[in-house]
Amino acid sequence: MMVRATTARATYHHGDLRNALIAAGAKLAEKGGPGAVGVRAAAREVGVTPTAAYRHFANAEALQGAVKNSAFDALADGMRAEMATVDTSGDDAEDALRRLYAIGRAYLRVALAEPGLFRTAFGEEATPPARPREEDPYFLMLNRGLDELVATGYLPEERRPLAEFAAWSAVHGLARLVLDGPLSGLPDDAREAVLQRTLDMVARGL
Amino acid sequence: MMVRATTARATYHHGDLRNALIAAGAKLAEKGGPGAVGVRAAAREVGVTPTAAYRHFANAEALQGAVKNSAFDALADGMRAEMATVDTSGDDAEDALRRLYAIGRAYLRVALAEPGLFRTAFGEEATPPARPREEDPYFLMLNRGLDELVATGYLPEERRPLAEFAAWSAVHGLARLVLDGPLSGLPDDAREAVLQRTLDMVARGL
DNA sequence: TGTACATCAGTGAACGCGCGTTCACTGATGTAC
DNA sequence: TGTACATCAGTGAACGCGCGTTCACTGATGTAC
Repeated sequence: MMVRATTARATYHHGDLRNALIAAGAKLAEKGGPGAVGVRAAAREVGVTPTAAYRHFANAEALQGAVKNSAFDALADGMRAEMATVDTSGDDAEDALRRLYAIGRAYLRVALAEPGLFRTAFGEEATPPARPREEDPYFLMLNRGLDELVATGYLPEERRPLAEFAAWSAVHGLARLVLDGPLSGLPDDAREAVLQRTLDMVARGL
Repeated sequence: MMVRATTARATYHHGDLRNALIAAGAKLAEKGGPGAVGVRAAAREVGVTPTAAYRHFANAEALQGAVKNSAFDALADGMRAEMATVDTSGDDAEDALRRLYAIGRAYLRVALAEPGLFRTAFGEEATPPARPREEDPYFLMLNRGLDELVATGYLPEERRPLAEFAAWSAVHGLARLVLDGPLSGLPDDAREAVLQRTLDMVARGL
């Protein structure tokens, strides 16, 4: 009559242990950061023997890699949800720019809401994740936003190349400085002002 | 007749164990990142019993905090060295802008040259370091650079506020993406192009 | 439709490791007289 | 200038912990006939 960490398992076989371990890893990452993700901890969370995990992952690094990927997914999901609330207003050029701002805001918001996952996604752990950067949804979002800016004439076509990296760097850097860096003590309104200033810089400078 | 990890100690008393431990911690951080900094490891490096370390640091966290501070120092030193090689050329406004670019370049260069220290400085470890951000030399460097831009008329005074954070975010973000993030696989020339694009964005957008 | 058996997915116990931290201790240093 | 003694800065041994990983095993599942 022990209470399992998550849901009790009825059968001897788990059914979907691999994904359960990844989910458990993500939970561990959420609170505790990338360092908290391990084979034993994840197995314990699921209510299974550590050895069982080795059926599904060659070693700890493999599990961490999978969790890292799932952290990226979670961030993308968070951004999508955030983006869904952006409303449009007539003018196309205006809207395109507004969406770009929204992408930046969403990025920071998600980072602050789920710091552990953010740190895990961009942590130094393990090997680089298998997924190519180009396919990552949040990166596509950003690229689409920039393409729109070109389409509506805000951004000259000759300055489109590499713009995604410059814009990403700015927002990503802010997120990291606020999360773990010297900007971590910043009160809410000051942080908001810095974000605004940074996004303005990006919008002007691209 | 054992060879000590660092220099052999002649006397029973070390003389400057506290600083030696911090230096050892920095060395551990250099290769191995923030996670590699610990009481036992640092003591071993110095050639001293773990217990001895507790004379100088209340606990592991205290040591890590000190090492973190020293990592900031190392980065500032690296940047200073890098900056010393920037040559001037007549025009004041031109020079001011050139120096701002140099600061950005130096930041990335140092991060790439000593990734472990960079990660340690900006890692999530422990409590926030005691030192206020305003006093950190590299931050002063950046602020001075921006002030020059105002003085030479490149940057309108009303856009000076918060510019330091926006500029910092951009370069810091690039460094992190290149170091541990999805931009880590980038070949040298591509990275250089992205850096250039990012700095251009900053220069235009501020 | 039933059954023998291969295969799959777990268990349970154990290993060695490095970690942080504490204990009672001893060697070295400095200071009061 | 010498010496007794307090204080300081180390040693050495031990603790408990969680980790990754491996071993021989057993319960559950699916498939060929």
